[in-house]
Amino acid sequence: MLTLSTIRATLKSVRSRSRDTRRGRKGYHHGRLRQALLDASLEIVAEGGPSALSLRKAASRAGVSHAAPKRHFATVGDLYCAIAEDGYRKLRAHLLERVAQSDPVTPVQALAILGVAYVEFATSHPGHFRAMFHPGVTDRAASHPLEQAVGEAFDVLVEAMEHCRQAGEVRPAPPRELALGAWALVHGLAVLAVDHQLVNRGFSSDDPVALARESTQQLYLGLRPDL
Amino acid sequence: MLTLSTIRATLKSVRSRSRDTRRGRKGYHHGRLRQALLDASLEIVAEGGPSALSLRKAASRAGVSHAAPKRHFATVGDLYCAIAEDGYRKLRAHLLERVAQSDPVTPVQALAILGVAYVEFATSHPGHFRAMFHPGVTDRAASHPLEQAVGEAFDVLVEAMEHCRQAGEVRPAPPRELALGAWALVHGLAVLAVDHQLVNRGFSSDDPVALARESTQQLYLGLRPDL
DNA sequence: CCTACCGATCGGTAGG
DNA sequence: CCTACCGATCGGTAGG
Repeated sequence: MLTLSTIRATLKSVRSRSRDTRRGRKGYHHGRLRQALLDASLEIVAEGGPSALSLRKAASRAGVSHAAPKRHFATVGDLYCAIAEDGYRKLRAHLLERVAQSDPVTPVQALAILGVAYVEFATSHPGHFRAMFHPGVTDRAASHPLEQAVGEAFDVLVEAMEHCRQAGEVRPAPPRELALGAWALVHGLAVLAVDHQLVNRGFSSDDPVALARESTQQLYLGLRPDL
Repeated sequence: MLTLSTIRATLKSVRSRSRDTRRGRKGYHHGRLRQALLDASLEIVAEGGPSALSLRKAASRAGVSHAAPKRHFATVGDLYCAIAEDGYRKLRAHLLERVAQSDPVTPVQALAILGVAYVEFATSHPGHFRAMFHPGVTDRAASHPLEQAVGEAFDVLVEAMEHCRQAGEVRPAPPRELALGAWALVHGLAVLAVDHQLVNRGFSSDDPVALARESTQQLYLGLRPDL
């Protein structure tokens, strides 16, 4: 269930976990190399796209030799999976935080906030988002820590939908199926925004979040005219 | 407008254009190299993902030296754009064909068929689909022949939506905005299916097309319970 | 459209 | 975690 108390409890643990990842730009090399490599990789992906990432570039930007990453990441795929896992945790935290901030009154309002927050996360963390849905990462998702992070992020949506269902605010259908449709909508919007397809099609993508607001409302109301 | 007559006229021109692309496996090298390179590239992308493509591999699989492609494709990006352009034309043809085959009675039925056909195209032409939405291709979409192909494919959806609007079968809102929501939904579903995210989340992705059918209906009915 | 080069980049390994 | 190697791959170019 997605009640305010569960949200606040979850937020607390998320925040305390991310508190000790603070870092200075230099002075890694002893225990923080893994995080330094992740930060460097994120910059590379955000700048040059997923294909720009290599172990050597990440090592170079982190200020270590190209053989150093081996202990932490055996292949580029491992690096991607680690970025993705981090991304799913940040996504979950972002979703919970937005719901807590907006203090929704009805479950459906919470659902709409989640949808908008999803697109918001994608456009403001393109490096993470691209890694999370990179082919090869998604294939190896059986990797346990990643799979768990994915599931916990998706559960936020499913639980919100279940809450709507119990309150009778959505159609009587399996919450997971309804959640899939909602996920597909915002995910499609997010992908199109990150890939600049919206601006190419002439949509005012100065603010994809506004488009997300309209689309989520559209999903709730349906295409059919009012009776 | 998306009437049966316009669809049939469009189909005719599409079919006659694709008739002269027939080819044997060998015997390129004189005029058909460009198509041979496209075919080879498509296989490579379908097998090993977008990152597996290089000019040298495409040349090798097409049976020519690695310097040969230069005349047709200066960079790998050009190769991707050509695949994408071909993909958009095939997508448009596929959409029109499915509508013509199903012979819908109402405009909304045509709309639903388009949505299902979109997902169907993505899952049955993953190589094309990945190229069409590859970062770098989508950025360079100002390239004229590609941009035109993209626009013509998107127009199929917009025109179908306008038809619904005029028949009073959808809510009174700008057709382009309604079309964006519909596009986002099926595009999200397609991307999730191609990236194997659906099976990872425990959805019966033996048939993503069935999921598309449910989701498009969900978009029409809306999430709200019947009044 | 081919052969024969080139410099750059990458992942991998030995040895410390 | 570093230096110093290695083979493989890639895009690019000269010259025919």
